[in-house]
Amino acid sequence: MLQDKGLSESEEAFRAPGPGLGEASTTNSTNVPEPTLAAPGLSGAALGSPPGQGPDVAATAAEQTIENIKVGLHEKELWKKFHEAGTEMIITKAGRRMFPSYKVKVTGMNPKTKYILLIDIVPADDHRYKFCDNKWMVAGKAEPAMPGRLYVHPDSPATGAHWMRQLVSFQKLKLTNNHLDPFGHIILNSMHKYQPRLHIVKADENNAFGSKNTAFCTHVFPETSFISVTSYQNHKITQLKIENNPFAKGFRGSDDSDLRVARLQSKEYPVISKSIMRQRLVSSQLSAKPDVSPLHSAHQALQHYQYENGAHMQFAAAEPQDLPLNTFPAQRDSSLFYHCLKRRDSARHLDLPCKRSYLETPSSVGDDHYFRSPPPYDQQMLSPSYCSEVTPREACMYSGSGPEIAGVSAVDDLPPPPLSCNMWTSVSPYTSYSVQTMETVPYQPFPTHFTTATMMPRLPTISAQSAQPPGNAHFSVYNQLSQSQVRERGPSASFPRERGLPAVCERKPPSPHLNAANEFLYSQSFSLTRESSLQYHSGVGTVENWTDG
DNA sequence: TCTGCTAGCACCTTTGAACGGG
DNA sequence: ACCCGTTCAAAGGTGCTAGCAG
Repeated sequence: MLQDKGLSESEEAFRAPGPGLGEASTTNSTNVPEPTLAAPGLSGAALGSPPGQGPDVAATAAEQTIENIKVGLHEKELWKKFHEAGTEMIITKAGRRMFPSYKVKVTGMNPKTKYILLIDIVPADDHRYKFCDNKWMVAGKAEPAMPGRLYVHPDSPATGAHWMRQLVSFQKLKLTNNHLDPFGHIILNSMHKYQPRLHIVKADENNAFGSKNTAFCTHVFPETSFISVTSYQNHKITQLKIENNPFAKGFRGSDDSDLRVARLQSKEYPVISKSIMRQRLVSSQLSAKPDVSPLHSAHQALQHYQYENGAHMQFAAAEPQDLPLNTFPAQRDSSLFYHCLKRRDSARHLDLPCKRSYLETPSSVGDDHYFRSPPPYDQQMLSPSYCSEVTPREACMYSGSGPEIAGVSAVDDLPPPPLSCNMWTSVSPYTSYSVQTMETVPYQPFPTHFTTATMMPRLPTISAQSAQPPGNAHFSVYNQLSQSQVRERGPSASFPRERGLPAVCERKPPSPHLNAANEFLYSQSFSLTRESSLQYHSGVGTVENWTDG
């Protein structure tokens, strides 16, 4: 399971943590009772609770671990550098890795309990951006969110000891702008701002996914937010990428002599390239002009909230004031946004009140139910080293597809959404919409053979009522394929419904844990969809409906 | 004309198989 | 036969650039 090379490297980095290596946050839900997971639309039965298993029994085990889990972002300083410049991530049709890559150090897990770690990337706001006058500015309203996809760490499920033993790297996560991406990459819109989120899901045998006691927590590092682009806009970002990404080493230095000189000077590389010089020339000309243009870059003011009784909430709240994207990070603490939930009785969250819109005034900060307590940077893990991924396993993707794709397929006779196995709804935390009560969604576990594409209701683009009947929704899991694998298998692998079940989906039957995870994620597709709206703009209401058993 | 996107490119790192020595 | 270290080629990641499309 572990790759020796990467393992040794990562272990080296963490066996003797340096002074900058700290826990992410001290203000998470530790020492507080876990709130019940808001999973509107899902009854306990729908969640697959084993009959006869009382929630309190398993809840005890869950509380031993989930609430104590702490996550530290690796290379936080590097992330901070990018964030202060306004992080951009290239997205391509074929998929592009993130850099800096998302790596975390996890502590506080139960060593024997199994967990699934996964990432999703949600819109940070509802704006489209443009890079103008050397700054990111709002250019209009966001395009409809892409089909939501999850990147499940290839080691999942694994024991807490495994996760805590080393860095958990999501280095192989790829971003694409291809709406019909067959590789399982996370689909994003260009020129939009996104926020990655880490979810830790308990996968213990005795507390299977789908049960009412399924526990999970969500970690959001605001410095990992970024704007997706098809080509870099900000030369500072280009420079940072070239400086820090080993794969971009070829762009360090203007020529061989520079490189040689730099090496002779014991520098690993010269930091200024020809392109950088060229860009700097342009930007200097731009910056020479007084910056009088109004900056309408609405940014996501992620704020840390904690439920007054100890239960926590984390969500984003928009602050619509004009701030340039590349300045807001420095104004905010790099807090770990911690969100730890445990589903016990999701049915009671069906009528969660939506108190406050995400886009409303930041006065929500002052809500009596919450307080801000962002931890300082130095409490969080910092590590300048660049570590390779420690696990060789291929990634699993939980993907989602919007109904518009189905519509296209039906109308235009185009192939159905390729490999949209395991659809789950796009998470659009920014959108302000009222929480519509979705009827209880019967869970349909996917069979051991993989199912074909699934049309999940896509919110908030469509309303819950307009969503397809939940009975049509079922999940499947497929493992992320290399492009060569897909190429080898030909287009048939990409379009399962019309041309048969894709080989990719048959490639690796899901383990019971993944089945369980699938159940869980299916439920999460609803809970996240709506919960996201709750968390991100009306989290207050969610908490009020939580109970502690 | 402008902006965003794509394909191809050169350059580089990573990876894993092959090989040889102890 | 096994282990370990080295070598090397293939695969893959990177930003750059020209050209295309709307």
